[in-house]
Amino acid sequence: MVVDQLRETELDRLFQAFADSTRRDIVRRVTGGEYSVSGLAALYAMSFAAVQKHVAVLERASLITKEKRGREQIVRGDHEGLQKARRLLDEYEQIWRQRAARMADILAEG
Amino acid sequence: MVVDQLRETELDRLFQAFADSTRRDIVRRVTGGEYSVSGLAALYAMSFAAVQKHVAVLERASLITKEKRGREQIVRGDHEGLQKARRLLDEYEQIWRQRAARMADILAEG
DNA sequence: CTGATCTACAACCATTTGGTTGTACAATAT
DNA sequence: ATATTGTACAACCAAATGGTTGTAGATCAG
Repeated sequence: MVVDQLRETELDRLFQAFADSTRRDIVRRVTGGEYSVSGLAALYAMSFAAVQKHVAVLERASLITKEKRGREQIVRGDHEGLQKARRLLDEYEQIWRQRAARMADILAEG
Repeated sequence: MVVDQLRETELDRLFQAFADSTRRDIVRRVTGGEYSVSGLAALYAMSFAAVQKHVAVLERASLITKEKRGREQIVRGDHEGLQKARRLLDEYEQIWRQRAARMADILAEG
């Protein structure tokens, strides 16, 4: 089948990125303001390197962007990734509602 | 911190479940109609056992339900899981919009 | 210049994931 | 009664994940 392979792996990365509570927290933080990588690292009970990896996962998933400023790397939320995820879930929701409507029709007729 | 540990692992499972294209396809299918596990397995180029595992992952994530009918196991979509995921992404979207609005204000003042 | 800070990246480890094959059992069909 | 079908589950394997420590290069402060 190979339906839209590019988009599929993109979605794999997107949802994989969300599948970790530390990463979800990072997204929440950087969506609300600016943080350096070490600024983020200070928030969690794990090594700097571990947080660095989480940030990398989020970056690959297009959920955040990094920008170098002096010796720091500033992390910001990337709105596009979020929109994409929401859009997909909207699709599912849509399909489900249609099915629910069909079921209601059948019950009404019977 | 340990914020709402139950909900966090729930979300871990939810997004983890979405992070695989086969599983996303299964969700689409069973949201649009009824399938047995073997009916689903026939659709993919992998073993029955592999599909069985995917279904188990989706079940643990509350994205589908199984119901025994004769010797078959009927798989259906579970609306609640989908709603939960959408709600979370809505939260992020909300935060982002607020931030975007603040930025616009600052630019207008400057 | 020197030392502290921020980042990047490699190597390593335990656990999980996504797949396989094989076995066993219940339900249906012949 | 027997064969087929649908499911469950265990054992196994390679690769990915989430963490660690250690090393090294930039940038900034004193």
